Amino acid sequence: MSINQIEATLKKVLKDALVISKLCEDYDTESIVIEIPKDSSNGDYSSNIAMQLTKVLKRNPREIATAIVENLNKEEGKIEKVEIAGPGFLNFFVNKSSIASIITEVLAQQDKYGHSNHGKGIKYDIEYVSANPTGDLHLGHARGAAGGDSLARIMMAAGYDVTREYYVNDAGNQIKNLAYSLMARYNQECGLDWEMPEDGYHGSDIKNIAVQIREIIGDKYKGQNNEEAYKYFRETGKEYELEKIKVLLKDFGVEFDVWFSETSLYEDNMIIPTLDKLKSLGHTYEADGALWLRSTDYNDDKDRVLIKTDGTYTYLVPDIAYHLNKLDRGYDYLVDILGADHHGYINRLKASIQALGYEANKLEVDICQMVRLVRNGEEVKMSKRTGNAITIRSLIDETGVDAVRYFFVSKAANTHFDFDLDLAESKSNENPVYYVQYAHARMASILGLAKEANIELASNYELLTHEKEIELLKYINEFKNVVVDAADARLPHKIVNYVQKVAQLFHSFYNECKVVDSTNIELSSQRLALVAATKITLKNALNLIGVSAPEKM
RNA sequence: GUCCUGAUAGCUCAGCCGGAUAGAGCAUACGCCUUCUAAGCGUACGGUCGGGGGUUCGAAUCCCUUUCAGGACGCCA
Repeated sequence: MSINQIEATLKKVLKDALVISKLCEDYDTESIVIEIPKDSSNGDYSSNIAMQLTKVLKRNPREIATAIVENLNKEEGKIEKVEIAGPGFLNFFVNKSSIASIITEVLAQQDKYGHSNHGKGIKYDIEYVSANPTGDLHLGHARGAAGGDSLARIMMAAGYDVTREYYVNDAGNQIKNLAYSLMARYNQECGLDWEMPEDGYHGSDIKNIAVQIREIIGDKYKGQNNEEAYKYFRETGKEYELEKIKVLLKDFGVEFDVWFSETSLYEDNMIIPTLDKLKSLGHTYEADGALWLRSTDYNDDKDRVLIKTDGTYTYLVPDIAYHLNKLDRGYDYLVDILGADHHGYINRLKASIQALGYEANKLEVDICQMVRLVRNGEEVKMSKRTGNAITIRSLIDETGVDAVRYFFVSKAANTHFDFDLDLAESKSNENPVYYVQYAHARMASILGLAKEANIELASNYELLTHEKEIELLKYINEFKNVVVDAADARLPHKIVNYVQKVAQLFHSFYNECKVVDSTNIELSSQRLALVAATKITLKNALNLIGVSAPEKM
C-alpha cells in the first residue's frame, strides 16, 4: 500500500513489465521514480527507469524502454497512452477520471488529508529553541522555533510518533549571572548605588523584571547580598524569563510537549550515574587535575573536560546526562535543532552517546544558520546588550505571526537568511504569504457564492478535463508524497514550495475556468468539488507550517 | 591553521541520492476588471549554476583543486 494511488499503480505495472519482459527477475517497486514532468506535453507522469537500468543491463535505454512498453499492462495502470521520449523517458498519459478520483479522497478525509502512516511506530524526540531563560529570544531562536515546530507537525502528519521538547538551562553560571544582574537592578530601583556584575545581562528586560519585583516585595531585599536574597532573585528571575518565553512561543504558535529542566537532572540524580557509566566503560581519564572524556575515540577533534579543576562540571556533563535520559526514554531517534554557533558541539555530543553505547545516528543534529534583519537594503542590528534592538515580540506584533513563520520556514535552515522587513510588512502582492492566503480566501468566497446559488458539490468528475483542472488535480494528489518527503529530509521549506505551487495553479485555474455558473450546473458542481478539495489541501498544508488560512481577506 | 555552512537570473532563494530546453517569487516592460475577490492572470526580459580539472552516454547535482563570504574552534553556557 503506497501513499499515492496513481503512482503506486504505475510503479506496480512497471515492475510487472520488467519481470514479464525478462529484463529483471524482480525489482524493488519503491525504488522506481515517478515524476510529474514540468512540461505536460511530456505526459502526466514520467519515469526514468529505462535509463536507470542501462548501467545494470548494459543496454541502450531506448531499447529497454521499448521492451517495457511492449509488456506494459495499460489497462491495469489506467494508462491511456505511453510514449518513449528523449534519451529514454517513459511518458504516461493517464486516464483523467483516475486523476479526478483524488477529490473523493480529499473530501472524505477533510483535515486528515495529507496524513499517512509512513513513519508509523518510529519514535522521534525533537528538541528546539532551548534558549536560556536569561533574556529575550533572538532571531536565531525564532527561526529554530518556526522550523522545529513545523518539522514536528510535518513529521506527525507523516505518521511519526513525535515528542516536542525544550531543554531549560536553569542550572549553570548563566543563571547565577541572571540572579546577580537582577539583584543589582533591584537595588538600583531601591535607590542604591549597586554595580552590575562583570558579565551581567544589561538588557532592559532585566530592569523590567526588577521593577515588577519591587512592586511586589517592596524593599524586602534592599541592600542584602546573602544566600536567601540570591536564591530569591535566581528563582524569581528564572520564572519570569521562562514565563515570558513560554508566552511568546505560544503566541508564535509554537508548542512543546516537554519542558525539561536541567536542574531536574541534579534533583533526580542523573548526573553521577552518567559519569559513573562513562568511567566504568573506560572513556574517561584524569589529567591536569581535571576529568576528561576521551571523545577523540569517536571522531571528535580533541578530548573534552567533564570535571574542571575546581571540581565543578562543564556544560557538557548535564548535557550528556540529558541526552542519555532522552535515549533511555525509548526514542528511536533524537533530533536537536541548534543554532550555527553550536555546530562545534555536534561531534562531542555524538561522541558522548557513542561512549554510552548508542549508535551515532541515534542523534541527528540540524543546524540553523544566522538570520540578518534587513530594512531598506541595510542590516538592522539586534543585540542583547543594547536595549534598542528589535525583539521577536515587536517583530511578531509588527508583521504578524503568519508572515514571520512563513518567511522563516521558506528557506532551508542551513542557509544564511536575510529577513526582509519591508517585504514581510508589505500588505501587497510583493508578499508571498498573502499570495497563498488570498488563494484560500478566494476558494472560500466561491464556495459561499455557490451555496447561495444552491449549487451542490458533485460526486463524479468526468467533466474535469481542462488543462488547468488536471494540473491542479495532479498536485493535490501529490500532497501526501510532499509531506513524507519534507518529513524524511527534515526540510519544512518543501511545504512552502508546495503551498506556493498549489496557490499558483489555483489562481491560474480561477482565471480560466468559471466555477459558479447557474447555466451549467453539472460542470459547475464538479468544479466546485475541485475547489473544495483544493481548499482543504491548501489549509492542511498551511497548518503544517503554522500559517492560518483565512476565509476572507 | 583546522572544521562546518554557503556561492545558481538585477535581488531573495528552490532544484543537488546524475537525466528532457536550469525553476519560483520580487524587480523591469507590455497586455487583461460590464463576468465567482486585480492581494489576481497572461506575455516578455533576464543565467559562463563562483573559477579550474576529473568521472559518465549524460554533471547545477558526484570526486579533486582553488577563490570568496558567514560561523565554530574555552577547565563559558
